Amino acid sequence: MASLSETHDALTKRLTDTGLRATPQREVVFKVILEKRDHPTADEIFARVKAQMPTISLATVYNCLETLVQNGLVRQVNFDRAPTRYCPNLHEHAHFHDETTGAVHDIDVPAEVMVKLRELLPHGYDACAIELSFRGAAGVRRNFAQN
Amino acid sequence: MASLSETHDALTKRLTDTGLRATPQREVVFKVILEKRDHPTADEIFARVKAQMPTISLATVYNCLETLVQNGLVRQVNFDRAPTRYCPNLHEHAHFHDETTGAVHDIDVPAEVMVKLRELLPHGYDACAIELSFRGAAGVRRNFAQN
DNA sequence: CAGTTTGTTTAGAATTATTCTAATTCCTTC
DNA sequence: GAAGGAATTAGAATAATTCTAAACAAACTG
Repeated sequence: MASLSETHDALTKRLTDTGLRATPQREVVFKVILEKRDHPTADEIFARVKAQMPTISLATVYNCLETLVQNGLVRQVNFDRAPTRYCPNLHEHAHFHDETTGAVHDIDVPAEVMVKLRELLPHGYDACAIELSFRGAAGVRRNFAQN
Repeated sequence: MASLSETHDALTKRLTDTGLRATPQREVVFKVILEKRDHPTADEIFARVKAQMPTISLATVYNCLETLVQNGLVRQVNFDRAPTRYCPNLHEHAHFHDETTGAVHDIDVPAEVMVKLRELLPHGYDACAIELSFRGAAGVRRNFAQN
């Protein structure tokens, strides 16, 4: 996995390329999302960021998240009407929402499956985004590491 | 397609089976969703229902929608943070959200594709629901009937 | 049937995630 | 170091939805 300083550079580059600034607020919001990849909500991100930067405001967190999303540095994930969650995994993937624990897990989707899905669309339909999500229970307890 | 009176009977049966009542409000909300299958929001349903039953309240529309959903008579569809939409198509299917017109189209998903999707889940993950949605533009204008 | 219970509707208040507003602060560049 | 644009901030505003408590309606019960 890319180191934090690498991703930090990526942030700076991606932002300055679009004429935006790599502010401390944007950096810390990004860092927090990379650090604990548990698909936090804006509120949770706010709480974590506040620990390092007590003066930041919730509005700023929302602003930062918006710029990060617009610049393709994090991804937004929505489940039903629940608060939006944020995900640093930029590879094509689906999400599994564990209803019993509330946890969200990334699910790998092979490119060929994505192609298959795209083929479901009638002629003339052009999808710029495909969202696939599962809801259920990750019931079985295993002995080896969990994600 | 099932006639309206058939589906009306289905509504009555499904509700009374769970000890609920087939009230005029529930009936008209259900009818409105079946009549124009354009994935309306609660607000839109409220407006349409009001034309036939001017005294109904928005809260009741929400209540009715909740019971209809809980009893498997209509399906809820969410796109990002947009208002929830309601869909009378109970077959397994995906949705295409046309960003230019705001329209929502049903997309057929063959059973074998659903099986493939379910196979993406690691052992121990049990999905009770799979949501697949496309976002984009249905750009090509065609001469024949559109859905 | 009269009375009670249970389920349903209703209007309006409350909630909650998010966005907006307007003022202030911060960089960057002349 | 002043000007101008970008970003942050606190708090107000918004919008979809849910909650609350009262009124209503239908269904049981004796």
